[in-house]
Amino acid sequence: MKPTIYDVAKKAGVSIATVSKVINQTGRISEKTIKKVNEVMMELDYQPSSVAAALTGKKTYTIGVLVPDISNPFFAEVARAFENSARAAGYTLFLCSTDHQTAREHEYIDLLFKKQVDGIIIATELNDTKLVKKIVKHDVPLVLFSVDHPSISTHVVTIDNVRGGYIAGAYLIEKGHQSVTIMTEKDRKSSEGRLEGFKQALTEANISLENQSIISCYSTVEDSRRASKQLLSLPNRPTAVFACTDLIGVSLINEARKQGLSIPGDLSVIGFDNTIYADIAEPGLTTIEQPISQMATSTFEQLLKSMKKEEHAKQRVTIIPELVERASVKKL
Amino acid sequence: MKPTIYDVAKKAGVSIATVSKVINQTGRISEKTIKKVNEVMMELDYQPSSVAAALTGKKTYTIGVLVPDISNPFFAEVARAFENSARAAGYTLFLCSTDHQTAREHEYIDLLFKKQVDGIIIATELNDTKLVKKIVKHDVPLVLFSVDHPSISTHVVTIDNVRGGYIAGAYLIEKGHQSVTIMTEKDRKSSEGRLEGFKQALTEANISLENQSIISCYSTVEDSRRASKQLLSLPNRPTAVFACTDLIGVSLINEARKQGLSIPGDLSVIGFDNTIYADIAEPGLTTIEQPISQMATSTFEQLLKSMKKEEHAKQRVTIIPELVERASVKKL
DNA sequence: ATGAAAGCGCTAACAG
DNA sequence: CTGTTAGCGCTTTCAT
Repeated sequence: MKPTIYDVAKKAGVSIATVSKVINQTGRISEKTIKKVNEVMMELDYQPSSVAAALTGKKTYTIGVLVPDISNPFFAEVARAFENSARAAGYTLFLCSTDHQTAREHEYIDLLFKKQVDGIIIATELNDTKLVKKIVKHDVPLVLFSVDHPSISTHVVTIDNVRGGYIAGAYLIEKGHQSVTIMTEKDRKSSEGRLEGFKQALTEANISLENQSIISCYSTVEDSRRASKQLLSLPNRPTAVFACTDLIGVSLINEARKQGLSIPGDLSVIGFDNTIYADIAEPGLTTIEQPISQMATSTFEQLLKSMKKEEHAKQRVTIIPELVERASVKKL
Repeated sequence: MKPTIYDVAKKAGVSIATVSKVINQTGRISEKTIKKVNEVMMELDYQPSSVAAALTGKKTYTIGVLVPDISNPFFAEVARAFENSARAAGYTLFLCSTDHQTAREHEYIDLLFKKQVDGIIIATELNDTKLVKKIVKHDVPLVLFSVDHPSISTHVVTIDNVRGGYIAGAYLIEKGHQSVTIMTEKDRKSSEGRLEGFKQALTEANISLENQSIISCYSTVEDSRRASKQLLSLPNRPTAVFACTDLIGVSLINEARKQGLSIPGDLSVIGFDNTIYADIAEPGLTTIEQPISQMATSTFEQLLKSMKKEEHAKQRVTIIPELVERASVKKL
């Protein structure tokens, strides 16, 4: 059997309380016993059970994270950023992929409650506001990451999608493009914001965006390929396209080249996210960066604060995305 | 406060033992009380604490997974596959990115012990065999995923890297290539196997592989780009290259194109892994597939078995990788 | 069919 | 400075 605190206490000739104190460095104990106890713990290769510690009313030092799909490179990077913050603060993460399925979301949240997580981060767009209400009701600290929902009042860390879309639009215009369009990500609120900002930029420059030319797709290899073909077969092909995710942008570049177009010679493309896709694309994809690690750090800080029960006002942190220039947009 | 089993018992007018029994569906209780108790649990929105349950000697239903880096798309896919199996079996995962750092590995393993995980999956090449010994000593069920180490006797699920390398080599030869080389992944045992198999295939066809032409790099965007340039500047550029990871393969394709070469017209490339990189490459990257989800399923099954203490012999499952043809290799 | 009671391994007063 | 003791929320005999 694994050694317990009793085994250590007995072998060290002290009480379990003393052992507990040296483990947690609480109370005052003589250097001598500290040393003795530590020695015994080494000998026994003793690891205090955090399960038992958690039961005693303390925390589990565990955080639940909901993402749509951890195998999506964007969320894989997000998860990694959270993991870094968590490790630094002594927490471990339960990563949960929901595939945007409401049932799965509820299933996982219930599971996280059972596992007594100290806090929850939701990094997936919610179809169902009930989820948040449920969490709030259970009084588990919660922060939303990159998710916006007007009806919700919790801590939120997002990027300004409208601003991001605007930056993309303004950039294309600045480069002299007059005939532009956008490929949006289907069913995503974030995409709506990007579209809105993009439109704003065009309007300011007196450029119109015909609704028929707006192409919508899921951010998957297959569907963005399909959509790219669709876009390329448009009667008046634009000179520049804003793709609402890097994956869509890369697909478009690939399809265009397959059809003999040169990028950015014949078609300029700007993406969104600045994931590894943008980096490995050829030519490199100019894109709007979501500063993932900065956002994750900020999210975790918020969570840490709420977990400390410092009743601070609900904060809504909005980060301004930035343009990352590579080589996929040409100056006309 | 969160309701406990006592709250439920009191409100339902029964003992906690009875409540426990209806929760776990153990023992025999009348339909009537079952119904009553369930109703109360609903009303109270009661979630049994798995922390407390775990303390009672039961399991935590938690598995620790060590990977080098969850933000690496290959391991993100692996993690997702594990998550699927885990969810189906009622387990949650602690995902741990070690960045191949021995200290981090030990740190995480100790943490997992403290958290009382029911089992551990190691999906990262070990520098330090002590780690495995430590886990075995603590008597925590363990399965190695895609990691081979002769000095270790635990359950292992891997692919046959030698075979994979051989398939890649044989394929290039079959396509008529005589002048070929390989880009290996630095510091990885898996890559050594692939190289070995590749060499075998060449030898059988009486083709020699000059050691100078073997290029080695880390599987990162930057380093594989650097290595690709190096390869392309080789005095006698080969007609075909076997890249030991898809990322390296994609980088090579990109660099080659940048230098005005056409793929596969001027240079054929075959990769390894069949990750999303291969799919989004243009032209699509022909590659050797690691059937991730199949491997993950098998790994999890092994783990489940060892956790059940069914003292079954240590198994070593080796999966044969398969060729996935796309468009990056030309027939000469 | 149901309940009383003894822990699981640890923390946190409270005594000494 | 160190030890005693009472739980934390749940499972599990063992009675009833």
